[in-house]
Order: sequence, then C-alpha cells, then structure tokens
Amino acid sequence: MQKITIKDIARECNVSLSTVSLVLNNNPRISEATRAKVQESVRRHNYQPNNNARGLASRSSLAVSVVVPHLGHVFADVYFGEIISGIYDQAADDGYKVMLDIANEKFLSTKEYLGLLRSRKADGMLFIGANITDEFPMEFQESAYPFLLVNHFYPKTSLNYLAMDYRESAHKAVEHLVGLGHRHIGLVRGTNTHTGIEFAEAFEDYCIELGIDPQHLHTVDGGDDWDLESGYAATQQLMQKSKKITAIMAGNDRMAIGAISYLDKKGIQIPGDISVMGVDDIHSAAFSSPSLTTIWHDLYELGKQSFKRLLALYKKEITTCQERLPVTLIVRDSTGPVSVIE
Amino acid sequence: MQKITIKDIARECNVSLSTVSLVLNNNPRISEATRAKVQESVRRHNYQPNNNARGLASRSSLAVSVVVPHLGHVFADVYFGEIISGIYDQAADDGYKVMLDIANEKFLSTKEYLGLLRSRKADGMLFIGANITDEFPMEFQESAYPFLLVNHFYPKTSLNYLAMDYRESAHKAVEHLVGLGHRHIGLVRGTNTHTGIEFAEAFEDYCIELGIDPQHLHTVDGGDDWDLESGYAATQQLMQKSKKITAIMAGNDRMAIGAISYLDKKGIQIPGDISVMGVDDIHSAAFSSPSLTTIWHDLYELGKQSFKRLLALYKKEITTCQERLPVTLIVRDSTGPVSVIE
DNA sequence: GGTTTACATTAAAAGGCTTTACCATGCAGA
DNA sequence: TCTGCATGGTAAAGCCTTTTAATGTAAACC
Repeated sequence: MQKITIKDIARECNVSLSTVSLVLNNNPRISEATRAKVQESVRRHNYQPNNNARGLASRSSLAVSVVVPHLGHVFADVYFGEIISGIYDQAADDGYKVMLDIANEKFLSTKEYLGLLRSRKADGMLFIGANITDEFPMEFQESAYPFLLVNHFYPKTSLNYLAMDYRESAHKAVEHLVGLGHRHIGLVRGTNTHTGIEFAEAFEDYCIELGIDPQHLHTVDGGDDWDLESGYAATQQLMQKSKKITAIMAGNDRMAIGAISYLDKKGIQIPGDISVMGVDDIHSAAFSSPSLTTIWHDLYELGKQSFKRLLALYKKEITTCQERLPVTLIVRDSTGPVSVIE
Repeated sequence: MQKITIKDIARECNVSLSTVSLVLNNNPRISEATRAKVQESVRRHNYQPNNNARGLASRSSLAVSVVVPHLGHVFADVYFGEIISGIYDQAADDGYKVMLDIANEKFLSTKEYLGLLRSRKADGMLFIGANITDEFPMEFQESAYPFLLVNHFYPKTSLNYLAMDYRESAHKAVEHLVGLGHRHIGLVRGTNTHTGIEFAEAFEDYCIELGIDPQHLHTVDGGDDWDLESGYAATQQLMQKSKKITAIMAGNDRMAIGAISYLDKKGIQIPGDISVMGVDDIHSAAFSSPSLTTIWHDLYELGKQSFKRLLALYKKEITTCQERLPVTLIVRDSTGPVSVIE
C-alpha cells in the first residue's frame, strides 16, 4: 500500500527518472534492453504512474467530459448507451478517462461546462443530445476549448459536430419506399432536434423530387419523446388524415415500432397493407413483428469517431469538424411492394 | 487563454500563495477582508485551480469511478439513470467528479479497476449492478481501496455495500396483501441478483409466518431480464399453476406491468379478480392502468447516500458499510381486498 | 510591563511526473 | 587521427497546488 513511484522503479533499474518516464511513454529513444528491464520492473510492482502528476507535468488531464441532457430518462434510451460505449472504448484505447456530466440546472447556471475545461479537469467536451432549445453550446463558438456536438448540429454556427448523415438516411429511405411503388406516404417526425428536422425536410424534398404528389405526402409531429407512444399516437393521426397511405416512415425505430403496434391493433397487414420504416436500427428492431426495415445508424462507431475528432481538435491536428457519418439501409420484413389493387 | 494561476491571484492581491489557497479551501483562518479581496480577484479572472496540481498536492483525485455492467442496454433502464443521477448530484455537492467505467472484457482482464485506484485516477469506486456471477468485486475484499456495491451485496463476504432493504420490502408487501385477505399468492422473482433472491425468500418466509399455507404460495422465475416480457410470461405460468391465486407479487415494477398486461388480455379484473404489486416505483408505475401498488425504492437517494458512504470510507470516517435504506409502501389501484365469494 | 493567547499570514517543502537541453560514447568517413 | 553524427541516457527545470511549521502582530491577561 505504500505507494510506489517512478523513483522506486528508477532506483531498482539503475536508471534515471527520465528513462523510466520515456519508457512509460513509449519514446523510441530508449534501447530495447533498457526498455525491457524497466517494463519488467513496472509490471512486477504493479506500478501505475500517478495520474495527477502526469497531468500536471504534461499539461493535460487525460480525461474528457461527456455531457448528457438532464432528462429523467436520459439513460432510458439505447441511444445514449451505444454512443457512450463507443466513446468509452475509444477513449480507453487512447488512454483517456470519460467523465460524466449532466446538463442540469446547476451545471448550466454555474457555467461548470467552462469551469471543467478551465480547471483542466477535462481536455475537451462532448455533448450528446442537443435539443433545439439548448443554449449553452453557443458559448463554445468563440472559445478555444475543444468542444464537439455528438449527432447534433446547430445550423449557421461554427460549432463543431459529428453526426449521422440524416440527409442520406432520408434519401435511402425515400429510394427504398418509392422503389417499392409507394406513392402515398406518411411521415412521423420529431421536432425538437435539428437532425430530426433535417431528416424530415430531406425526406419530403426527395419524395417530391422523385415525383410524389405533395398532396400525397402526410406529415405529423411525433412530439419530443421519440417514443413508442409517440409513434402509436402519430400513426393514429396519419390514418385519419388519409386512407390511401401505403407506407409510413418514422423518424426513429421506437416510433416505428409504435406505429406497427397501432396498425397491428387495427388489423392492418404489415407490409401487405402498409409498409413501415424506422431509423437507427436499435436492437429490438430486428425482433419486432414483422421485423423492421430501417436505416442503420452505427451509434457505437459514432461514439468512437466523436472521441477521435475531439482528441484531434485538442491536439490541434484539426481545427474544425463538421462531419457526417454514412448510414446503411437495412431491409427486413416491415416493408414490401405496394399492393397491385390501387 | 494564457492560463492564470494561483500565483497571479496572489500577486494581484498582495498576499502569499498560501493565503489564496486557504481562501479557496474555505479555511476559516483567513480574515474576512482578505477573503473578500481574494474572492473578488478570483471571480474577476474566472480563476479555477488546476485540478491536477490540486490532486497532486492533496493526494487525492477528487473523482470517483462509477462502474456499470457491460450490457448492451445498460442505460436502457431507468434504474441506472436514477442511481447515477443521485451519485452525480451528491458528488457535485462534495466537489467530486464522476468518472464512468464499463465493466467490459478489457476493464476486467487488465484489472483496470485496480489500476484506476492505484494511479489515483479515482479516490474510490462504486459498482452498480452486480450479477450473482460477477467476480471482480471479490478482489476488493482485502484491498484497502474504497469500494462500495450499490444496491447489491454478496452474502458471506466483507464487501461494503449500500442497498435497499429488500427484506423490509418483502415484509411490507406481504403485510399489505395478507391484510387484504389474500391467501393464494403468486410470486414472480428474478434469480440473478442476491437482492432478488433475498426478496423472494423473505417474501415466502413471511407469508408462511403469517399463516399462509405453503401449498398456496406459488413462485415462478421471471428470468434475468426483469422485463415486461418476463412478467408477462411468468404470469402465464402462474395462472396455469393455480386457478385460486388472488394476488401476484412481482420482483420489480416492470414485471408487474407485464403481469397486468397479461391479466388484462385474459379479461381478468385488477384488482377485482387478482391484485398485482411491484417493487421500485418507477415513473410509469403511476400511469399503468390500473395504477400500480408498489414498494417505493428511492434510487436517487440511494445514489446520493452511496456516494456519501464511499466518501466516508475514503476519509476513514467509517471503516465498513453494510447498510440498508428504508422503503415505502405505495398503495394505488392494482391491489384490493380479496373478493368475498371464496 | 511583560507574558500569554489568539489570530492572520507566509515561507518552504512536498507531491510525482514530463520534457528539454545537454552529455557521453562509439563509430563511420575524411 | 580527427571530425561529425547518431545513439542512449541523464540532470534539472517546470507544472501548480496544498500543507505544515514558523513568523509577526495585536489583543488579553496577571
């Protein structure tokens, strides 16, 4: 328990502190022989460099802050779990720790998001889950601190972000549905995120571009929850708007599953009568009945890449990041050709 | 951006470094006048002490590691969200940061749980969500590092824990149901946690103690998922086991809601024909139909208290912690007196 | 008036690592 | 033989606080 330090290792190996430090940091200047000797000693003593000393000397904390919104059910969403797992794994690979922060009242009012960086508790900050109304990220526009929005963006700002390509998602979805012959399409959209809006707009635009009569395009708001209930209720609305709809596109899988459950209850065949599509490809999408056709958003990879971008920003390898990650169409059983009887 | 340090503050205020430090740490030895002067300067410059320097000097990291299991859906559970929120808020109050760790393969195989503490990246560790098969906590039995299991325990070990009082939960539930006249009772239990087992055993024991015929007590395994589906399936089993059951106790609310959905589907009246109870009092318990009678486990408070205990262990204010938190019976509409016609 | 006490402040020693500039040494090329 | 240059290693400064023992000063005591 008496803490062992770099000094102890150095003494035992008959080398200087610097040498041990260089070995620890994989500096190639040290010969293989010395390196091996030091590493062996380190292993034998279970030596772990003191993180604070390291951070102090190297002027970095080797930690990033991951900020999640203060929703009661923030974690009640596979969404966050996947992204955080990705961030975590990549951070671990790069020797970084992940610090969790919740954007609650105190966090915002005390401007802790700045304090964290000022005090070097974190080298940078990732923000997952920006509602259209979130204000604090704006303060990072002029700031030199590394800050990155994960799967969100604010139009007309210089804020860094890495997000899924919602525009491409919309295109792939439209292509798939229109390709199956659907001409009367319902869209269930979320309205509280810029990505959601982007998706809905792109979806509508591309439908029209492919020749769908705007009159045959029916959009309803799924609300802010992106939940089964939202999808259920929105589908009910859609059904009242038009009897001719043969395909329903939901802004995420959970709303899509909610849509399925409504249609199922009403005895409507999927995809015989109506096709249903989602976005994300959450685990349960493959297990709904029928299994859900969706646009796969690789959120785990998004997490990993987000961390990488943040680290690159921190190291000044890049100075800006406003990127999109590709998406994949996953065809399952919830979509099919429109039935011949028009 | 040119980092400002304690030295700058000291110079500007014409005091020594020590004075500034003492002010920062609310040491009462400093006069009001000096204190005010320093604080003003600190505020004006947005000065935040360097966390690494602070940690190095004070031999602590001011961070704790919160370890969650590596389940795909770890966060897909209000359970974790509530506890983590509690931990986070209390930690923030005490000036601590929360570091997130995931007990994945790498974390376990590289024994990072020890490395974190050795390297002083964290002052202590909280582990949420111990499956009966988790092995790594055992290594903390002889270790001097502060370690606390949150809402779990391992029988016959000296591992520190803070958990809800599942025994009391069982007692309150039994009292409630038996008090309503129920004599044929079904129990849906989870089998992969020691707390779940404890609850089930206590429930059965106390039923018998209150005079229930063991023959009239029917227990089925809800499996490891503690999910709606588990509750649904388990209830189906129960119904096959005995036609006389008038009350069903589920190990958690989600299984209880699953039970309700099964009974509902079968046209069985709740609580007219059968009463249903859960444990936890998750948000949706109040909104199920009928609203769910349950034992409230204040998980947010559990999170807060867990952090407090860990900090106390770290500061050696206590040397051990094997405590329970009280629970509360919440009577709603899913339970009622057994119907008179026997 | 001299001595305690109490209070407010400070100097200086850690704390454990990274990093830069510099020092040997050995060897190839001239 | 001498110069030049890798190569491998080291000394020492620096990172920014906390903390302890010491100092100075003013008020309180006998």
